[in-house]
Amino acid sequence: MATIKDVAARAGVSLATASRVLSGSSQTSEDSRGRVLSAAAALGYVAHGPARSLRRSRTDVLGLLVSDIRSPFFSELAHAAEEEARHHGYTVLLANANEDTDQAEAVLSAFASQRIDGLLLSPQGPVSPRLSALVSSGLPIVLLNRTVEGLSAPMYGTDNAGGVRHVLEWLQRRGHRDVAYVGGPETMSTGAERRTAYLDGRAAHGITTDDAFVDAGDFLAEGAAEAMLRILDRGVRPTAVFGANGRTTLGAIRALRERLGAEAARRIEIVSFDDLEWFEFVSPPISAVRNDAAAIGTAGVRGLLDLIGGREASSERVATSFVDRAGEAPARIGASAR
Amino acid sequence: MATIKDVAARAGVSLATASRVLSGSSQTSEDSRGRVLSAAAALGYVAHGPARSLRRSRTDVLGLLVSDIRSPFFSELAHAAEEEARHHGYTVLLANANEDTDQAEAVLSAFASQRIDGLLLSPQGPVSPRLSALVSSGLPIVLLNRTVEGLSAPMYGTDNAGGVRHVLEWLQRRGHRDVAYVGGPETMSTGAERRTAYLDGRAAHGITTDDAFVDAGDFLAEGAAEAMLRILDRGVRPTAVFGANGRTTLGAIRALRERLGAEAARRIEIVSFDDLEWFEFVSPPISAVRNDAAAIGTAGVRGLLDLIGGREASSERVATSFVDRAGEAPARIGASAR
DNA sequence: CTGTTAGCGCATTCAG
DNA sequence: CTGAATGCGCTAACAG
Repeated sequence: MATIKDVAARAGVSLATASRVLSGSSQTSEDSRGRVLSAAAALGYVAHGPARSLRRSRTDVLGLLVSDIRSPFFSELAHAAEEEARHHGYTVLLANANEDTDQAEAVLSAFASQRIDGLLLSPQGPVSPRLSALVSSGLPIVLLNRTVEGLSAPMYGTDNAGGVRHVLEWLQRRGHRDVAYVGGPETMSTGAERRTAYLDGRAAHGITTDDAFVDAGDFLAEGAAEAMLRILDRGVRPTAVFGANGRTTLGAIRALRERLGAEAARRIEIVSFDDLEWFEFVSPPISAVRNDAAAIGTAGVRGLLDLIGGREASSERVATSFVDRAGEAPARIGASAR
Repeated sequence: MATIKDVAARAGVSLATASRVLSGSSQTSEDSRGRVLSAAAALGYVAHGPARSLRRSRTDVLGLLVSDIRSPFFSELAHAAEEEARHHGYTVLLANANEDTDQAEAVLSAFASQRIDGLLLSPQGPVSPRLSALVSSGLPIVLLNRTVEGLSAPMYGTDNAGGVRHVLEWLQRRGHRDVAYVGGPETMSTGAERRTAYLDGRAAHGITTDDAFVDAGDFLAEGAAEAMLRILDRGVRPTAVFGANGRTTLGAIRALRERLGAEAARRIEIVSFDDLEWFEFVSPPISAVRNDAAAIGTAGVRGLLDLIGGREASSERVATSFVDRAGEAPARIGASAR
């Protein structure tokens, strides 16, 4: 591959001039500028990132560590983050912790070695040694959708309380009293916040405060199904079920169908935190809180760039919307904007 | 941050010895080895990736460019690829082309600048200038699930013909004659292969060869819905619909419901290439070809590492399986392995 | 087995 | 505005 030296030689200028033109750092004459540019184009010159990073002691790379790239929430978020970063001249190194602490450590090592300029993190659990090393090395960090004890970094995430409020109001409008709540782990801030908002708001919305209707899984389908079964095993019969995230709702539905049969399950209304594309097809259709993953990703990158630039950055809660599908007719095709 | 020089000084050895210990390149005495390692640990030393890359002229980074990270197929694939790469000491730089040629070009530039050691590519369209530059620079490349004219690289992808065969056999078993086929773009090898396999196999499986039953979209929901409507507008009434990928099936269902009503739509059986998690919840449940994205990702990385290591690598078609949900009872929870 | 030395490609001094 | 020289952190010769 051509180096900047080759470009300089072909343009008949010094290495320094070529560098100045190509990185636009300082003024150059129109003449040499043109010569360098055309030489670079002719040679197909592409700057050597590692060399440049070594010299400038910055990489223009952001690390994005998500807890599970296969979740639609994070893939949407990653997509938006990457786009925002690209607009600011940054590359995103996307990595997956796969809900596994060891893997998260390995990824953080790789990030450290790559000398990323900043980190977007969806934390797994407590602060690990590697993470605290990164923090104390002064690496700018923002958190995504989850907080973590002992790490004070701006957090960009869903407005959980607002989302739950949507659900509570909807449940009240629909006249539900016996509502089952299938939550997520208390150890995750997301799980804790949604649960608290729900428990605190129940009474005011005419919903039973009987805790037999409340249980929690692990935010995955299997664990949620088990939680749903535990609720049913207590002998209570909800008229509506609220799943605290997308996979939880999936598991809850499976459990209802298995235990009560498809027929009886169909008479229970489902409402979910996180909107999934297939909710419209289930009968009855599932209403849901729409979680704006893209906005979170974009805001997270902006905040991180602020930090990198030495500016202030403060946490943001991104508003949710609510998709009410109760008694809805199928959407018209082609009626959307495009 | 501590450099290797600091480590060497603290361990009381030369820079070279420290390097040898830390990169394990050559034999060192037990004594100096211990001293270097504990010095490194004490200082929290992390090798400077860019400097190392500059010197070794390799980065241990693989680029993975997918056409849409938000599709479950690719996020699953990416996950598996990353894991496999990590086991071999490589980091994966995951990027998203978002089905957009310009963005793909931008990503390829970033990859070129980073000096990735190899590229896993899910091509968008024809070979772009940037891509051909990378190819001619000798960058090892493998293709994922799609081929592209004028680029001879090993391809790791779905066995489309085998998958379609599963569907044809199922359709025959179910006694369907009037089957609608909603395909994808002919310009994508995936679309072309599935279509050809279907058209060629129809007659032998007792399915109508009336081309009024066949149309194609863009592998996205909206385009597929329009294709489905075109089929219905020709006045034919299928008893089954075959969607050529996940989003296509989604769009086709929407169209059926809109045009025929939920009631009549329910009497049409749906079968899909790509299995989505919600197919079990639709009534009637949707049977589908399961596309092993993880196996493709793993095989792709292995092939790429072979190429990088100077070994041969040859294309592989990963077998599909078929999930028959016709007349299925809901799955039992907790009955799975875990 | 170990130390000295050179140089990967680039941006940035410092003189001119 | 330009060129010559320096060094970022590291590994790979080469000598000892």
